[in-house]
Formats: sequence, C-alpha cells, structure tokens
Amino acid sequence: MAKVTRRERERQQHRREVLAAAQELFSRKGFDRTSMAEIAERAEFAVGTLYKFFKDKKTLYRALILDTVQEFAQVLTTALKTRGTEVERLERYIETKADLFVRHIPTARLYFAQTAGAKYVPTAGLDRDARAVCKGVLDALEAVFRAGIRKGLFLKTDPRMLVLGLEGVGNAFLDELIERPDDFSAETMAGMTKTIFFERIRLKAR
Amino acid sequence: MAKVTRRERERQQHRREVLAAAQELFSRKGFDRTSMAEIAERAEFAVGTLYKFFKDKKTLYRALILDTVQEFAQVLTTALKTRGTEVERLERYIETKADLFVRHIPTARLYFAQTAGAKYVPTAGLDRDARAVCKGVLDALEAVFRAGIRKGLFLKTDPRMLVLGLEGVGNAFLDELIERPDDFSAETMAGMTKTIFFERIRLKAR
Amino acid sequence: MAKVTRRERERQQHRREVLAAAQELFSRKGFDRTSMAEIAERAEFAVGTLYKFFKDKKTLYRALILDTVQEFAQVLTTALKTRGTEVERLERYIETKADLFVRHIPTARLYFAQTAGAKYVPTAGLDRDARAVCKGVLDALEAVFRAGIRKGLFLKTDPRMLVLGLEGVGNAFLDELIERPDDFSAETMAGMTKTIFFERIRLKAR
Amino acid sequence: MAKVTRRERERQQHRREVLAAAQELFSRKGFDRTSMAEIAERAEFAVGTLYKFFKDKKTLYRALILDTVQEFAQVLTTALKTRGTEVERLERYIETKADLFVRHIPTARLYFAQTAGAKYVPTAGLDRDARAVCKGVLDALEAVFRAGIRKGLFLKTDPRMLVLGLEGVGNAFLDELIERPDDFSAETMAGMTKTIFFERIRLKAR
DNA sequence: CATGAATGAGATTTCATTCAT
DNA sequence: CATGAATGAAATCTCATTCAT
Repeated sequence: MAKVTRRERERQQHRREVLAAAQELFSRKGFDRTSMAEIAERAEFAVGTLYKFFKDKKTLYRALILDTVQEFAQVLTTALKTRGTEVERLERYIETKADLFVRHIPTARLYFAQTAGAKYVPTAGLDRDARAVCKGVLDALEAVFRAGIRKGLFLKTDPRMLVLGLEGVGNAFLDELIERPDDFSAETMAGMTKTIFFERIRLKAR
Repeated sequence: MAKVTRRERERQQHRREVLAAAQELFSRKGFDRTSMAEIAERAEFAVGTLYKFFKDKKTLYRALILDTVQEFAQVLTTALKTRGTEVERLERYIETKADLFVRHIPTARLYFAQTAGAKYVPTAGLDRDARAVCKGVLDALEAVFRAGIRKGLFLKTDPRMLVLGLEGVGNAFLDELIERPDDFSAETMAGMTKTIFFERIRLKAR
Repeated sequence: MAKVTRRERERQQHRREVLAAAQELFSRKGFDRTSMAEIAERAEFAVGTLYKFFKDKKTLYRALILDTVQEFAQVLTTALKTRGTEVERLERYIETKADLFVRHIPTARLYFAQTAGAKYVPTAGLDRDARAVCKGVLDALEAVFRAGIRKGLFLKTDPRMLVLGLEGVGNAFLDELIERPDDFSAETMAGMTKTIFFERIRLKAR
Repeated sequence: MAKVTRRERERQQHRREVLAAAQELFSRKGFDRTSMAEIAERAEFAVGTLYKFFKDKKTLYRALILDTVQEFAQVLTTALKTRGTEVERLERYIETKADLFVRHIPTARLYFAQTAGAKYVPTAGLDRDARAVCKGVLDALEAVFRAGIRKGLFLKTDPRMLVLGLEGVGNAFLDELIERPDDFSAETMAGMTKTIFFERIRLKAR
C-alpha cells in the first residue's frame, strides 16, 4: 500500500538532515547570522541541494520552526488532555514542558524564539503558521482554566490572563533551566512554577 | 560658567538625534535587519556622520542599549527604595515598571531585547555593560525578597527564584501591554501581576 | 590516473586568470590604487568570485607576490648553480636575470616591489614569505662570493657587502631596462653590470 | 626692507609644521595609508587648516617631496662642485650623501621614494617637478664623469651608464644604512661604495 | 583665518540564489 | 538529482574635501 519509493524515503531523510543542521545553527546564532553555506556544510550537502528542498532561506527557517513547534505542541496538548482535575492537568502540563525542554535544548531555544523572544526581537514575521500552532496550545490552556473557574477551582479572572501568567512564570524558569542546565533539574523548575503560580507567596493574606 | 560651547551642545543634540533614529529602527527590526544607511536617512544625516559619533555599528547599538537600560534601571531601582513594607515596595516596582513601559514602548522593546530576547536571538554579545546594569535591578529585587523572607512576609524560598518568578509574570503582562497597548491599561496589567504573584490562584488548597 | 577533475582544472585556470589580471594592475598601479572591482573586471569575473579564490585582497596580493618571487627565485638560483668558476657563475646569474626581467616586465616590477621598493613605500608587510624566498637567492649569492673569496678570486670583504653591491648595480641597470625596454638590450645591461662590478672604473689607481 | 609681516612669518612657520608632520607620516606609511586627519592631528591643526596651505592632498605631498628633494639636491650638487680631481669630487659626493642620509632618515626615505622606489611602486605620478630636480643632480654627476673620461681618468663608457652604476651601488648601501642605522656608520657605507665602484672586485684580471 | 562637523563617493567584503555540467 | 562555481546586490566603513560659524 505504501507507495513511497526508496527514492522518496531517502529524500525525506536528507530533508531531515538539512533541518537538523539548520536547527543547531539557527538556535545557536539566529536567523541572520547563519548562512546557507554553513548549513550546507554541516549537513554535508552542496548549497544547491538545499534549494531542492526549500525554495529559499526563509522557507527553510519557517519549515524548521513549524516542525519544532508542532512537535512540542503535540506533546503539550496531549499533556493537557490527561485525566484528573484542572489543577492536576495543569501540573502535568508544567512537568511535561520542563522535561521536554531540558531534553531538547536546541529545539527549546527555537520554540522560545517564537513564543517569548520573538515578541521583542523580531525574527521579522518568519512565522505565521507557527504562531497559529502556538496559539493552539495557549487556547487549550485557556480552556482548562475556563473549566477550572467554572468549577470554582480558580480565581474568577479573565482566563487569558491566567494563561499569560502561567506561561510567564513557567518560561522564566525554563529559560533559566536551558541556560544553566547543570544548575537545576527539570523537577526543581517545575516545582518552582507550581509554587509561584498555585501557592501564595505572601504568607499572610490578612 | 557654562563651559560647553554651542558647537559641543549641537554635537550632543545631533548624537541624540542619531540615537533616537536608531532606537526606532532597532526596536522595530532588530540589529541585523537595520542598516546604517537607514539610520542615517531617518536621522537626516549622511552615513559618514554616524561614524563621527560611533566608531561602528556595534558601538552605536551598545551605546543605545546602555542608555536605554540605564534610564529604566534608574527609575526601577528608585521605585524599590521607597518607604513601606517589602510588599508595598514590590507593588510600587510593579506599578512603576508598567507605567514606564507603556509610556516608552520602543525603549521598552529594547530593554526586553536585553533581558528576555537576547538569550534566544543572539545579537552576538553586543551587551556586556548593559547586562551588568540589568543585573543591578535584579539584585535590588532580590534584596527586597530576602528582607521580606527574614521578616516572615514571604515564603521561605531561594530569593533568586522569587525574582525569576516575579519578572516572569510581570514581563509576560508587559509584553502583552506593549504589543496591544490599546487593549489594556498599565493599571490592569500591574494589578494582574500582583494578583498572580501575590494572591493564590487556586482558591482552595485543601 | 589523473585524479584532478575537469571542475578542478577549470577552477585552477580561473584562479590563474585572476592572478594574471591582478599582476597587470598591481604592477602598474600598486596595491592601494588597485581595486578589487578593477581586478574582477579585467579578469572578467564578478567581484564575489575573487573571494572564492582568495579570502581577501591582502591574501590575493600575497599569493601573487609569492608566485612571482618563487618563479624568479627558482630560475636565479638555478643559474647560480651552473658549472664554472665563481666569476662565471655570477656572470651567468647576471645574464639570466637581465633576460628574465626583460621578458617578464610586469612580473619583474612586482619582484622589484618586494626587493627594492617595499622598503620605502610600505605595502604594510604583505610579504613575509616572499621576503624569505628573496633572501634565499641572496644567501645563494653570498655563498658564491664566499667561495670566491676563499679561492682568492675576490677582494677580502664581507660577502654580504658584495651581494649588496652587485644587486645595487644590477638592479639599477635592470630598472632602466624595464622602464625603457626599447632603448637597451638585456645583453647591454648585463654587460654594463659586469663592467661596473667586475672591472675597474677608474683606469689608474696610482 | 623685509616686508614680511609677522602674519606672513607665522603662516610660513605653520606651513612648515604641517610639512614636518606630513613627512613623518608619509615616510613611515606611504601616501595612501596616511590620512589628512592624521597629518592635521600630528601638526596640531584642524583639517580645514591644511587646505588653506595646500589645495589638496596630492599638492601637499608634492610640496613635501619637492622641499625634501631640493634640500638634498642642493647639498649634493654643492659637493660635486668642490675643488679637486673628478675622482675626489665623486668621493666627496659619496661621503656627503651618506652623511646626509644617516642624519635625516625620514627625509632620506622620501627622497628614495622618488628615486629608487618610485620606479617600482608607483606613487602615481605625484612627482614631476621633483623628478626634474633629481635629474639635475644626475646631470651634474654625468658632467663629472664626462670630464673624467675626457681626462682619461675613467673607462670610456656612456657616462649615463656610469651614473646609473654609481647610484645603484651607492643607494644599495644607503638603503641598508637607513634600515639598520645602528649596524653601520656612514663612513663604512661610503667606503664600501668607493671600493665596489672604483676598485676592482675581481683581484686578478689577467 | 581657523575650525571641525558634515558629506558622500568609493572601497572591501558577504551571501542568498542561480544554473551549467 | 546533486553539485558548487559564479553572480551581483547590499552592507559596512573610510576619508578627501567643503563650508557655515
């Protein structure tokens, strides 16, 4: 049934090799400071070959980002769909994300370039589709919050704000985790996120 | 008494005009996608003139970032030094920062580029000094948390983590504020930050 | 057997074409007054192409000089190794050099730029290796003089001084030969060098 | 009688200061690698001021070369006019030149740039008048040789060739003297020139 | 007159992209 | 298909020269 020829399989394999080379370089040096020649060299292909797979540099970058983001989004959305209370589901999300990031640091950097960093340091609209995928995750998060609020588990607040808050805290810790992977464990950072976000910092409310 | 000649005053004025043009462009398009020619055109000077003020593009960028960051750092550090309990001082910091960002959006973008974005999209270590200034603010924050913990106001946690958490939440809201300045007010965002960070989200721990 | 592909052969041919264009221009106008654009145009390549062969202008210049100097040095050293008395070997050297220069004027100019001119009009130490090669020839000359002195053929003088003297006389005539190639023959100039250097000018010492 | 005002005297003094600064820089780095700004700074004038004295960079360079060459030519021509046989007059010339060069090394470098080096490394026809002055010295030398030949003192050869030969030997030693002023004395080098040029190198002609 | 800020043409270098083999 | 040599537009930076003060 599978009518993928060997040719086609090889081609896809080569495409992945190019993307892997690109990921390493883009995540380390950014879009503008990475040249097609470098990517070609690291992937052990000729420059011309890159253009067989991707029409231009932007397209290659976009494809890479999309791959990265989809892969992460898939895992994160799944985590949010697990059984349990809304609190448990969010905790699962936090843990999964920490684990995912620490295990795929270059990918995580690129993911961040689209979610956190890209807002301030313009990767010049190289994203569009990737943004949509990210938004999917945020929408799923929002839905969980909305449900939690309805059940009286969470503060009655605009759930979009809760999403922003959770992502803010969480990403701050994940960033630290990525930059200094030897100083912290994924568990520690996930724990911190839960503490800050779910528990009160100020000891006495009264 | 004034030992600055008119010549010198004009020179400084022109330097500021160049920095203003650069700020607009760098904050919008980033370092690599902004050309010296563009800056010159916007500042209404010839390219060569930029090089009278700044020895090269990097130096111009660094000077701009340092200016930006110092200005913000000065205001934020002052806010942290006001009278009151540690909670009140942090609230003052949050409010001041929101107000500052919404009133100086391009500057805020550049400030972010140093604190958040620079980690993922490398502007190739064009910063150094600016980083030190930013760290100064974070250290001041840390000191407030440390004092609050000692007085039993805050959770007994690594104060650096509390700094990370507060900045994470706060910047997430500020980013939204900057990107959609018409949808939210500085007060709203400061309020959200306080809610998320200081109050419990989860209504019932039990 | 031929392990060089046609691709590679062509590449080397093109590299040589670039060097030829550069030689003409550098020898006529010097390093600073020759632009990469001019070289490219004369070689009938795009500017970018030059940078595939040579990483920058200095490198191109150095490669050219080294080629030039090695080629000449090889011929001159060979001439010094011929059979015969020291006087005969020096005469062979003088004749060979005159012949070589008159037949390769642009090359000769560049050779001179390294031996004579470079000292006064600094091409900013773009040489190093080339200097070493030149020194090789001078050392060989020195050895011949040293042998001649030992055999009682020459004046008992510091042989380095004899080298300086011979080169001084010889190059003065060769320079004239190069500048006005139609006024003199290589033989005349070689003859003059031998006369001045080997025979007494002043008829009567007493 | 002297109707030169203080103004005019000052002006001339300033002009000389500019030329002195230029000499140091041009002799060390050459025409192209010396900027007007550098000259201005070293002379402690503003760039604009340089243009009051000299219409452009070329003119400044030419004036400097002309000054230099005239100064040297004057001394050398005088040496050639002393009493004595032709041999003695040439010896006087050789000694004077060596002494002059070792005492004014930067000036000597510039003089060479016009006489020796300029032939190979083009200072792009920045000379004209200077060449004429140099030619004056060479003509005077030629006249001495011509007289010597007539009197039977010298070999019956084209006197222009003798000039070339003498200058060739002499300059070779002077160059060495300039480059390594601590290794040799003016007397040594003048002595070597006389030996090589006037005495036979090859001990036995017969 | 002297000043030095401003100019802008021109030089070097990089790099995404094309295309003949 | 893959290759990699060739292209040329664009970016950075320099510097001789001008001119308002």
